[in-house]
Amino acid sequence: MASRDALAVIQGKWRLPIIISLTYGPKRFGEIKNDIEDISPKMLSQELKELEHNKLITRNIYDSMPVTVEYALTPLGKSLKKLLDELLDWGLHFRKEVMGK
Amino acid sequence: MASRDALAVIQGKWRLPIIISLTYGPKRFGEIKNDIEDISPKMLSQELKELEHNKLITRNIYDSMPVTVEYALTPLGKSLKKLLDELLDWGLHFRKEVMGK
DNA sequence: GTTACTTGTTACCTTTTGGTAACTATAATC
DNA sequence: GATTATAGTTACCAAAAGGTAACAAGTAAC
Repeated sequence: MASRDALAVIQGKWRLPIIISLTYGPKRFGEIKNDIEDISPKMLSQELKELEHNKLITRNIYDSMPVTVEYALTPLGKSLKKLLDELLDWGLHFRKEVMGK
Repeated sequence: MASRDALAVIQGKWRLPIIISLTYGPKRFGEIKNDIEDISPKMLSQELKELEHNKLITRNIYDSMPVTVEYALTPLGKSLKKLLDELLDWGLHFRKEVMGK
């Protein structure tokens, strides 16, 4: 079932926050880390690797001093937008119905 | 973030299969179990409880012999359809791009 | 009274996921 | 030579998720 594949790609505690953070444009490791409070460098590194492996993001190293690394969404990553919108939409609906807003 | 709430509701190994199974109409415990190969009664029972708790499904006991229990999607459960379609859509796209069809 | 059918439950274990804290490498700056 | 800034890594632990196998309750049919 393809929907399970899709779910597998975005599930986990940090993947949505990372992807959403990158929808506003490319960001460096430290910027993502500041953007998402509470994420540890270990988890960020690990999840970025996995997202790169699934071709949702790219990783670019710049030879500045000190070295900076920039992460950006690929077209495939950007193609998640509709799904994320739908997820947000239904999430709001769910909150209203079940959690009482 | 509401999208994370939405994700939390449908994530896990068995929830999508259960919900999808019920989109074709109400089903009994044993029917769902037959529908989804490999699910153990423990997991099915546990996930059905959770889905009921989140008001995605209802549980109805019939006093037939032996007792039968019917599960059905609520309107809230049915409202997941667009999201599930989007998930399937993107899943197919992902498969084509990353897994080589 | 044993078997069968339905809907589960229980105890126990393994695997996966996530968290914490300390550490590494490189190079510029003080 | 200590400090700062970048981007991570490593070892160890805790919690959550999932799996397995056996059992239970109620009643009808044999």
